[in-house]
Amino acid sequence: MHTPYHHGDLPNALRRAAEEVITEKGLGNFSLREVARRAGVSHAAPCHHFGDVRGLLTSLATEGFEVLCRVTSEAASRETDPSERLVAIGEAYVALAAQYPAHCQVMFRVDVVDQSDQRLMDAGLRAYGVLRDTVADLISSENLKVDLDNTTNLCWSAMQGLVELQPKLDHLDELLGRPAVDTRERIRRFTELILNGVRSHV
Amino acid sequence: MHTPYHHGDLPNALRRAAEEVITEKGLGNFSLREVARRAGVSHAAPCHHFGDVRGLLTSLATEGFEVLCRVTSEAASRETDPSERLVAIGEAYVALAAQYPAHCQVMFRVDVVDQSDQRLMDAGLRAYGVLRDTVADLISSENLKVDLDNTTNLCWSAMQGLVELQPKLDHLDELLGRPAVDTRERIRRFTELILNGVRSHV
DNA sequence: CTGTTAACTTGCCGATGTCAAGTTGTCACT
DNA sequence: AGTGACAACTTGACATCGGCAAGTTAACAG
Repeated sequence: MHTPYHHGDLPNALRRAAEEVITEKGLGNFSLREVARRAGVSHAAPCHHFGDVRGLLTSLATEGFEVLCRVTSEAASRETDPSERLVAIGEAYVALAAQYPAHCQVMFRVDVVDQSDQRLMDAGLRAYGVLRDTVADLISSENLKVDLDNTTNLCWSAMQGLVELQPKLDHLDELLGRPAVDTRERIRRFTELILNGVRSHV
Repeated sequence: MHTPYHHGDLPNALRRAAEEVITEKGLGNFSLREVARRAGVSHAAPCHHFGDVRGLLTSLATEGFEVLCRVTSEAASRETDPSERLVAIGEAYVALAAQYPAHCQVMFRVDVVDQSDQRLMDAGLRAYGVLRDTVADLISSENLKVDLDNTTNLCWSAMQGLVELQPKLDHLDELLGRPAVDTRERIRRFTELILNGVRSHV
């Protein structure tokens, strides 16, 4: 049995600590040394495993895409109707954003992540594939005349934009004196509009 | 005539320098001291005017929303048909993202900007209002049965998501062996899909 | 028991953000 | 014109940061 030094799996412990720090203090106040402190190791230990602060964050982003891939797959497999699957994927996506805020803050941040990392790219592609496959099913099952990639991209962009603008939208509702809208409800309404769009396409 | 110290308007010179640094080195490698260096002032001068690194970036973000408000208004005023106006606003938005990348990197970044800043909030609201007014015109002119705020939010989310995912989408096209798609073209296709959606809503 | 290698630690460097205290222009008022 | 007040900076200091280099310790193979 391996019991190397302090942890059984320091890389993972460092990811957990990083997640904690980002969730608490935000990505702007993120520091490698604080991560090391929380994991109970020296300040240079993270660099040994991840080489770089980018390396650690890239690893966290990769983990995020893997989780995204898993939860969207599971959500999709619970529904049989393709359009319901699309809604389920959207809901799973925003649920992930709520449950793993740290990961989501990192996953699409081109400037803090190593875009040339192979594992990150693979995980991202697999997650994209889940959405794309569902849209493909929807198109073929209803014999729609829309472009697969274009529609997939619109769905993804709308979800991504929603996740990012969420606090701003909530604040707007408040300012405009509108009743608060749940994010799940927002996703459902978005999907409804988009579905109408692709269905009426000629 | 005012000629205080070195510059006629140091706050603005600092914003320009900040824009330059962010565009060149990215927000991750942004540093107040480098901004001061480029503006030819001491390292603490920025803090005097903006109090904080957040203050400077918040000011930049506010400027970004003001420009966004201006260019979308102008773009909208050049078209008479509401649906064409919507497309024009989208195109103006992505054009802004291309022309002022530094501003756009900052405008929606909750973690680096002071969300409680009044001027920032005002500018953001005005920019949102341009889009909302256009959607309202569209709804009333075609007598559509969709919710104004919901539709506005979908448009904004899709645009916002597109701006953020743009590099990833381009990379995906490359990986999947698809021909490259211009971002203006993406916006046009998105708008088309969304328009179909709102028009066929019952 | 010894050698090798991976998993860390310790120490150091230049750079950064921010605070406190000085310094220097500028303008209002007499 | 002279004087005070005030704004616009500068200078200096401090804790902290990321990353590198060199040392130290643990585990395992032979």
